[in-house]
Amino acid sequence: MKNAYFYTCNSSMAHKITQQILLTVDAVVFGYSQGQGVSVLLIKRKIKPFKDSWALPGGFVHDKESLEDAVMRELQEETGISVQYLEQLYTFGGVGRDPRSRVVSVAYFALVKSSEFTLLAATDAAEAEWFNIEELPVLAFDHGVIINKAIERLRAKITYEPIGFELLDRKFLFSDLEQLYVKLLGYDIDRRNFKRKMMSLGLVQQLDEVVASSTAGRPGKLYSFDKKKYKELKVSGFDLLKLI
Amino acid sequence: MKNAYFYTCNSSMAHKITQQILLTVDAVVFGYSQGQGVSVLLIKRKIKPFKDSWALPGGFVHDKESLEDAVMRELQEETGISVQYLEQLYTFGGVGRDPRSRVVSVAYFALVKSSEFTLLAATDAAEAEWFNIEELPVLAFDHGVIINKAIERLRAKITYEPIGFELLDRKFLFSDLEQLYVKLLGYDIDRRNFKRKMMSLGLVQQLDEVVASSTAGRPGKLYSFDKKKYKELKVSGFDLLKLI
DNA sequence: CCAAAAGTGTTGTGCCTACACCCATGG
DNA sequence: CCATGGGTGTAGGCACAACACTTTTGG
Repeated sequence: MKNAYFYTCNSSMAHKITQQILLTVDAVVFGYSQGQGVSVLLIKRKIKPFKDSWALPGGFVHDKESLEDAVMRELQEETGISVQYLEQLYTFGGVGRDPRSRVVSVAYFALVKSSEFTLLAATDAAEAEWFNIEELPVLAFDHGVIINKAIERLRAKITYEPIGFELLDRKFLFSDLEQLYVKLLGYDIDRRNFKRKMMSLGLVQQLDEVVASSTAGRPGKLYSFDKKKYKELKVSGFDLLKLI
Repeated sequence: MKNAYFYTCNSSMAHKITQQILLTVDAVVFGYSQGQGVSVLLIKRKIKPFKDSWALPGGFVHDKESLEDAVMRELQEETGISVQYLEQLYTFGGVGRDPRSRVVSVAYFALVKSSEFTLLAATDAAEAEWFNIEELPVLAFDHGVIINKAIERLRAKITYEPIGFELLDRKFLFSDLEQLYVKLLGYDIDRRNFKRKMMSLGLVQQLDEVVASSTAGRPGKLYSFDKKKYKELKVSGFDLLKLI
């Protein structure tokens, strides 16, 4: 039982705090590649309960570390990955989440660049693997619920904030960006309208390079995301209007 | 020190969990009245630290109670209020939040009807008080930060979800709704455009009643929020377009 | 009859949607 | 020369913004 670190009172009589709740963090890391589509990074559990099930990377928060630090540490330890984008998603505190004890988990939402994606996919680490969001395995604990919430957030967010760029390489083809949106939204979008709207935001700049045409067809120009411009626009408050 | 409820391992060697983190919930409760504008419910702390400072209602989560239950229990105990609307806001987990120990707090965002607002304001309970969001006192812990985040959420949410109704009486004048928006947004809006847009959503119905004109001027018709219609629309997915 | 608040319509502009053909390369 | 994917412009509809006068009541 936990020590009484201090006393509290709602009534007039003070009483000890003897809370038996453990705190963890979990990360839903999204990655993207042309071939595998939008994917989530999962690890295979090596201990009970749910031994050998797939689960979100995460773990217990240390006493003197912030929640963000805990997420990044666990991601590093369990998957070796470093994320581009990290934000808090939701805190899951249901009583029966963990069969062993009361565990409350602060879930985070993370995005990694395509290069990180392929990097991990190349190694044959059996411990961490990418799963397409349409073909998820059965998950440990309530991690399925957490992922669903994260996917919902991703789908919503991509229509009003330019986070698509966090999932692509630094340089990308416009068709890549379009494909990412199509896969996330689940319906086709008009190529010309999409490009016009995206360019009108002023966040995407066309480079002078042309991709070496690997496949058939006309080689595409390369584009990059103008992060500096994005920060300028964010402070002056920018309307994304209706992005899709 | 907390018992080791179970073992964990990231590395191959299992080790005990000896986490010393306490978990609390805090509630940012918004209320509204014509006279006092948009306000937050605060309580005066009776114990150290921050004795006699104003703080958010909240407290420690019990071992076998969900986070939502904890919030509602604490609100009932500390303020006697019952909320119309409750959603999770954010989890604050900075290391130095509480001078005594590591305390992580899950903050909630709540709205109460105008009637509850006036009810509490009428009693002379010195423990809980409404404060206009423009005139907040110095707050205990990081509660100022929490309130700022909640205000941000409220301002954003009111433009894309019909939560304004949760703050008004069951029957209200259109001018009340308009005033609420004006006070929250901080700028004037066109009365005619506002009414047209709001009515076009089909969520507000005009009643056959007219308010007894207490002040000078033409008496207004009463309106009410059609909650049934709202639920219908929510499932079929409704565009709010640009509400303001 | 005057002050105060409620109620109501129209017009212009600009964004969004829908839509189809040519271009550059590899094989 | 053909298959494949990249690149581009325009016309119509509709939602949004801008705008001011009339009506009803109390004093």
